[in-house]
Amino acid sequence: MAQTYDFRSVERKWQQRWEERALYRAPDDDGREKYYVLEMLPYPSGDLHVGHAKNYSIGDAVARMHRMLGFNVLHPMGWDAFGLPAENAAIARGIDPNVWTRENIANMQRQIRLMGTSYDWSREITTCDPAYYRWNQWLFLRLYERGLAYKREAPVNWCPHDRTVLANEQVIDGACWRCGHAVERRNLSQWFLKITDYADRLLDDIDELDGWPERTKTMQRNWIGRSTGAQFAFAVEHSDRKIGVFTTRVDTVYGATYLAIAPEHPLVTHIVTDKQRNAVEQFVESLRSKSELERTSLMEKAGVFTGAYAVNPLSHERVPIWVTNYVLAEYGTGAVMGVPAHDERDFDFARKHGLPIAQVVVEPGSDLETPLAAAFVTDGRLIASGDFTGMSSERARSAITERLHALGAGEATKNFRLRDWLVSRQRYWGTPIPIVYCDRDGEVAVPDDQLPVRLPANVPITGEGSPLARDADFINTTCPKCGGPATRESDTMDTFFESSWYYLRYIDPSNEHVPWSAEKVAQWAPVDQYIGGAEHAVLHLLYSRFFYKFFHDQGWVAGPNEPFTRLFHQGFVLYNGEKMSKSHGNVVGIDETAETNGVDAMRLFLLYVTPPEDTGDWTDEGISGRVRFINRVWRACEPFLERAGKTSLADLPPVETPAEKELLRAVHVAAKSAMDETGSRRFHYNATIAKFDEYVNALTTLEQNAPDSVAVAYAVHALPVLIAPFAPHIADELWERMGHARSVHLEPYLRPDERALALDELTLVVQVNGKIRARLQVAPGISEEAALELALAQGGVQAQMDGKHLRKRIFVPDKLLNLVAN
RNA sequence: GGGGAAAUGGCGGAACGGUAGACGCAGCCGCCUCAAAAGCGGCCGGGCAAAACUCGUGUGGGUUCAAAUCCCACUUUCCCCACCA
Repeated sequence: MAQTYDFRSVERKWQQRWEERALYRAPDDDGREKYYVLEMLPYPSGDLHVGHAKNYSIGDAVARMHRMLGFNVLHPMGWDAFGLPAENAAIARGIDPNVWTRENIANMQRQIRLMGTSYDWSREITTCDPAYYRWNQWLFLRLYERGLAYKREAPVNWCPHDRTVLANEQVIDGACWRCGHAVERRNLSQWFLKITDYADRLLDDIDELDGWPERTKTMQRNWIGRSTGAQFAFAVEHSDRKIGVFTTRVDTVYGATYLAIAPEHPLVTHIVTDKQRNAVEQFVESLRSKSELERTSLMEKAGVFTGAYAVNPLSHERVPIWVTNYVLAEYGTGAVMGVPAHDERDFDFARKHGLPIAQVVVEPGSDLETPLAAAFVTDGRLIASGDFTGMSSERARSAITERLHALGAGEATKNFRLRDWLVSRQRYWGTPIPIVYCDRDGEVAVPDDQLPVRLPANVPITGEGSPLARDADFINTTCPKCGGPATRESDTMDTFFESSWYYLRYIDPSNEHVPWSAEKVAQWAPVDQYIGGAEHAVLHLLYSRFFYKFFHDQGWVAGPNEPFTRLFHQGFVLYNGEKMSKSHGNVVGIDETAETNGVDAMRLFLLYVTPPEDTGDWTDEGISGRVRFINRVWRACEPFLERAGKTSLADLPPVETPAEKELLRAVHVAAKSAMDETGSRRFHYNATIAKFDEYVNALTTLEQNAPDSVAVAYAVHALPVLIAPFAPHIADELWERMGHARSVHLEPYLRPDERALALDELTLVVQVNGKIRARLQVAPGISEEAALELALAQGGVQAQMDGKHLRKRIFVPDKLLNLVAN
């Protein structure tokens, strides 16, 4: 009587054993080729559910495959431990954020171990450890020294609910990415990182990211948003002031009939006439409190005439200056020339306010002015444009730009949608920004030997104002330069700062002298395969690329200047078609699943239910299919273990019957699938696992008909090797019971053997005019002539060929014969 | 408004120019059992009692000896950006 498989005790046993033996340590100096596979580090929110488990199941399968293929695999794990939820727990329940975070980490670490994942825990990092955030501060100071970290007052995104500012990337549809509240605009003095200095390189280098999903690259391109054009100035009439404008359509400059400036434009108060002052001030005031969302997508175009006029530097025409709600202060120069004939927005605005519409570009070939029902926005031929009349738009753009340059009025330039990264946060649970303010010396960097600036404990967190600003012991300090009294910066860093470089710290996690040693990084970086959610396309993934390019410029990393060679976005997991959420009480947790189904079955199901990049639906019926599979594997192997262990996997066993050959073929088809899905980086292990189903079905069948066959023993022996990356516990248990002393995870993966994949007999499809009329069972390598002879003997083929003349034959060896006849 | 991805049985999906629907889930029939569960065997796109035949991969065209697969247009869904001049 076969024993039933007790997944609970087996899974527990192997998790302990692997850890005792440090089976997944990645040694630094090693002759093998390196492979760095990384899953995005989790925020320790409390409990893991099967959605997290999907991410780790993919990464772990990839890591285990590569280990068995002979690579030295670096597969680390850590904790993105600073952030607002810890602080909100403190506000709501009076728990110390540090205690809350540490408890969550302990629990989630237990759960990740419970999954039997192959992480090298000796490299674990926790970003809220002073030993980690010290290097955050150190890196901030290096950015500061090079002018890439700076403080300035600017209109910023303010979330009234989370009571902090947000980076542009963290505002989604005008709302806070974390809590969903509408974001307000405030003028505040804040720390920024000058990511815009890297805008060109961040954009251009996307072309070389062959291993990244197209949509992610497109999102980054859109987000960076480079536009090339010209910047030039209109002189303000009766004044020595000038208003700069940026345009991508300088060919339409003769069609400018007004100037539109942003309400925050610094010249507004200077140029407005006394008569218009009241109206303009009211208009500006009405917009000041509006959120970005209200000011842009939701509002109609509006504006007020300033009373002032500007002079077009080329046509010398006099045009009115309007303050409008549709020009952004933060982009370009904060002012645009209004060309209603050739810009949809300007057309709208001109219609509404009765401004003239002057067409200066016409359809090429027609050369006739057409009455405009809408803006004519495509390129064409210039009319009424002085010396430039008759030129194509394209030629005019360079000619006009040259003229503006010659006149000293302007030049070719480019603008980016990307803004500098706002990294200050008015919150407690983050890395303190290592700057002090001194009455005598101003802004002073904390010297390296005084790092880390420690985050004080026991700070009251009420949700009102910046907690650190109220902590006198923390705030009051002495100036590192003059020794006089000084105050510390009370803001902390955006948590995306620490996650922009953590992948390098895993390489050298306990270095106390530098964030990482250049030699070790040269050995391991960049990350070969990165796995994580698509929601970070313009957040973490953009910031990390910026940091890595900076590190590269400093000579701290060598080789490619991109941190992640290949990127894979896993899909979500739904439960019965619905999004899992705590409030709906429909979260499928890892603990319950491990207890009721086992983690091997859970991992197999997560990989099997859909291709990994797609959204998968967790159902109780679905997981039971994989539980059945695990049990089938056990029952198919258990009675044959002793014999199986004595067979050799180094070569194919001698077999005779078609059923035996079929089983060997099923073994090697599965091996080939696992190899192909790994090598192609498609990771469609759903297809591989389906091949395991066929493998075990074929094995079970042969066991019933010919239990003594050497093919049975061979197939049983090979099974744990092949499923090890996907169901690691049962694999090692079977392997051990076969008499092997060493873990199956140290074995080489079984390479598919062409001889086993070859068929003795195959189906050759016979088509007449592209329609299937017969299927022939033939030996491989059958000649075209022999196939034709057999085909013409088929009744179905004869019926179709009757009375027709064979005009052409298409023969695909071992696949099909198509007879074209009429 | 601009851009990206996708559409295959009751469901998830397989097939990456050459046998559509592998594999699994659900369902139906049978075996085993006193019975149930588990397990095992069979059926499972539509039309037909069945075979033959025929229709069939969102819709319409095209390329090809041959299209789920390549191209064009449309429809729908999802995602991203969105007054960026």
